[in-house]
Amino acid sequence: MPELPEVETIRKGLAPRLEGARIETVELRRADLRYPFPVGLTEVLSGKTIERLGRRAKYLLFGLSGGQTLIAHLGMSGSFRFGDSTLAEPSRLTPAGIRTAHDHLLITSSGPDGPALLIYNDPRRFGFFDLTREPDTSPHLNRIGPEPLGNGFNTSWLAQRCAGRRTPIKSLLLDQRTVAGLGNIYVCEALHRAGIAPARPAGTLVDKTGRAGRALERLVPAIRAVLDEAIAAGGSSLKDYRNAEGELGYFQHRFAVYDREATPCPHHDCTGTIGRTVLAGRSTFFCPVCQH
DNA sequence: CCTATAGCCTGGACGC
DNA sequence: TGCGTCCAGGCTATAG
Repeated sequence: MPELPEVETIRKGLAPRLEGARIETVELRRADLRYPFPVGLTEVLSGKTIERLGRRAKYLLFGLSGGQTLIAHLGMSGSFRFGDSTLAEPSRLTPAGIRTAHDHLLITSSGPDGPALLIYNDPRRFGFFDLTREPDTSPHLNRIGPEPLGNGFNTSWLAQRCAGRRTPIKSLLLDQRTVAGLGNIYVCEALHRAGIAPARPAGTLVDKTGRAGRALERLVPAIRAVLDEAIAAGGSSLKDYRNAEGELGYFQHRFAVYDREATPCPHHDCTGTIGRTVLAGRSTFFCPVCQH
């Protein structure tokens, strides 16, 4: 689920109850996810206050008292939810209807809004956690490109990335060094909005001097718009993904191309039919008529 | 450096 | 009902 809008939605859902809260207990139910949990994680977290809950790209950043930051990446199937903190030993209980099979990390906290039980669930275990004192220069984040909704992301930066590259523009946008936080869904949607074919070689979007062409100038606002709208909608809910409060996002109802093969192109005045192809090993949805 | 591919995992959808 | 196959929102390592 989690591309930038979903991670931002999760951050917003967690922040009110976690910011200012003190971590009381930490329970690890296995030694690793994609990577081993950081050595000493339980000891480091216990007793710390979560001062700030931030986000960079698709990473959640738990800023802790004492200066360390817990980095969390949700992979493909990770999610956070709040459990029932009134249970004396929540980890041993399996209330009817609550799936616990893949609950890997449980954190109890006490804060201004009372106690909370935060649960990390991840069936595929592609997610991971790390501890750092310098998030920006940590191995996971130090090569990530500009935030798409910030000032550092603009047409000239994108043109610089495209110049001389034969790789499809779609692959370049999925590369987190180009821009932070985009995944398969929002890249497909943004390219459709900008009228750019996903397979188009990135270098053809700039002229011989490396200057952005018209299509590339449409791309930056298209990316910003689709992300803004998705965040406003609470992200996209595929499978049974829910945010921390158990609510469903609804941006999936507004997809123009993603997972809409064989349906009419929704662009006004376009008679195309959405097609599907595979690029960089990923399903790619596009309109063959209005994307060039 | 650039580009493409395999692999990490489980679960759900689908065909037989 | 069961079994096999394919596919899925991400990222990294590796090979050419």
